[in-house]
Amino acid sequence: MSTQPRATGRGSASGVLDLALLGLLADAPMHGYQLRVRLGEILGPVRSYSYGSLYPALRRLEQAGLLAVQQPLRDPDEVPLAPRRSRVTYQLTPAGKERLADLLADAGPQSWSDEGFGVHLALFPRTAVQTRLRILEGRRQRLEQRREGLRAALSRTAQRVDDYTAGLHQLALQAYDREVLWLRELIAQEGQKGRVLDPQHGPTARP
Amino acid sequence: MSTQPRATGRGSASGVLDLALLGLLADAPMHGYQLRVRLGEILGPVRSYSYGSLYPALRRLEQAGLLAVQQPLRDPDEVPLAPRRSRVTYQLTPAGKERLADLLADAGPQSWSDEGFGVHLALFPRTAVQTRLRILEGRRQRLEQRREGLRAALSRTAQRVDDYTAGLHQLALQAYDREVLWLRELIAQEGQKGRVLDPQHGPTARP
DNA sequence: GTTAGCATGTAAGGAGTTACATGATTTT
DNA sequence: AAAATCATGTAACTCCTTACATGCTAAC
Repeated sequence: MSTQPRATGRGSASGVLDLALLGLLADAPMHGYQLRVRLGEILGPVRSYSYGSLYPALRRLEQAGLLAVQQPLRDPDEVPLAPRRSRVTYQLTPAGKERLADLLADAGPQSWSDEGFGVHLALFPRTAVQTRLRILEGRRQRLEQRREGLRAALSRTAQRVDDYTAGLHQLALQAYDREVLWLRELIAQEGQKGRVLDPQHGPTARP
Repeated sequence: MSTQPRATGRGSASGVLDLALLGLLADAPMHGYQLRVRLGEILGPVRSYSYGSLYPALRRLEQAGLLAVQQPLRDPDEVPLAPRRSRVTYQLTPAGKERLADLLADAGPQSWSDEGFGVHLALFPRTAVQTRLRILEGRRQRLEQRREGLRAALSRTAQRVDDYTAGLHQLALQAYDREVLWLRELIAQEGQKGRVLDPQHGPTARP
């Protein structure tokens, strides 16, 4: 059924977390603790990741050759007889940059999901305008779909539910409406940029 | 640190799904497929559960003695030589009703979480007014906490983020505001009921 | 009589948390 | 020098999804 070729990368980086980590490290080398803070900033304080997810992910990315560790020897005189563990700084390798570019170019379902969208949005400065548009469009469609589903459910169950739950669903409905409006604005904005950068602008034919 | 005695029930029903199932079956006996539909209605079309979660959960609840199966022999003449599997209807046992009552009386962190709150709200008609108030209060506090966290993050990162992500966070902030307002209304409403039903209004001892 | 939709189930695995364990640095 | 905070890491576990496999029932 799915037209997607099952894109969850086998050998290496796949999930939302991986994209976020690679994206943040493209700005500047960082260590795990710092990454978690920045992660919290772009995801909002709602959704963060525990260290139990973060550190294994970093190790996985390192072993996949996408990250390199910089063991800090802050004082050049200080010979590290005991192998110091603290403050392991990670940076992108060339392979990591390639992988990041691939992930940034992806505008599949993952990029429309609640989590994936937030991360992709935070990385829009590094994303091609055409890809931005596809992601925003995908997100808009997904939200409108949910909104219609919820509307339908609300009218279907109007007599059955209508007590407390109905209020919550109304709130959700309004939230969808507002996000859709915001998306339309963003899409219009990006569309402008797209046309400026690419005056022929059609991905397909136009007379 | 936590004052909660690690309440995730060892022997039997614990999670949000279990509460939802027991609550729905308190209305009427149902089979799995039906339960999934009703589940989708109360959770909104956003979050549903796959059959891979649903059926194992039902089996678990049954083996814990909280549910009993009603094997349907629709035609009384038809002796079921081959054990018919289709349309297994579940109903609450007395133990199940007890467990449901316990879960409904719980106003802990789980009942304030995004998922748990929706389910508890749908079961408010079966919930004591005092418990309703505690759940609504807990939810309100959690949301206000998130809102403040987000506000703080927004002003802290104003210069760093302020591109695309800031817009998304602004939307989230507004959504929090609206839900908090709605909660305040509900709390006022329930407070009325509470005072009518219990004029002395103390949650602690009263002759 | 065959397709479509209703209905039930299992095995494997992904994604993340909690709880634990430890070390380093800064502040008081 | 004690306390707080920064920082890293692992093992066990929870919860849920995906993909698969199967059977029943109604409609065409």
